[in-house]
Amino acid sequence: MPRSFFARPALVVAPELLGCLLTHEGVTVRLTEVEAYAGEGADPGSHAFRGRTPRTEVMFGEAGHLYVYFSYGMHWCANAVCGDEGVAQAVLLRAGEVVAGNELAASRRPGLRERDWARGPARLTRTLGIDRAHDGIDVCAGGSVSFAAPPESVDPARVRTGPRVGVSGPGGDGTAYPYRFWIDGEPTVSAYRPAVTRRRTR
DNA sequence: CATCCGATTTCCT
DNA sequence: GGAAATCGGATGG
Repeated sequence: MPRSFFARPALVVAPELLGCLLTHEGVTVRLTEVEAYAGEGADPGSHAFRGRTPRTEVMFGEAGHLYVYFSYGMHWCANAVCGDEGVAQAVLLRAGEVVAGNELAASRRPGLRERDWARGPARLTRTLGIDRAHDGIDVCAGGSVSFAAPPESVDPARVRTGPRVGVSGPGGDGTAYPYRFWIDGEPTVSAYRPAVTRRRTR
């Protein structure tokens, strides 16, 4: 996808990413679920809400790069940076269906059913082989990670919207920020889980 | 389906 | 110094 595709508000880009193909070195996933994150000061659920930090720096940069962050001590999650430079918008790649490179994908996900290979943001990156090394890379420059338009268009009637998963803080119940988009009826869409703040283990 | 908890970074206090 | 984290796998009902 050209950079102009990403250089628009995340809320516009997110639903259009549904059905798109995401490829990294031999494995391709068809996206079935994404979430938009609006910029600094505008979206309490965004990592960039409180402004620039070393971690969120790439979100403030040029659209069409990947923002990859580490979560819960063992997982990597990937976002596509959107919007104009300086606005820190992004779309979290939450789930998809593996459509190519099944053998390699299977070898990375022993014990999981095929529909679960990329069902969840950390599973998706793990199946594709995306991690810290891909933070900040340009996906519009012929590099190892790229997006392609849907081979067949997604029926707009199948696109659903709802609260984001696992987002806490103000508006964390999701009602104020229904920024999650998915393709209805897809078995690869991750299960909704409200944000939970695990109790201190003392 | 519900609950429990791992293992580590990041950023706030 | 420490809470919270854009989660997932295991286990028990």
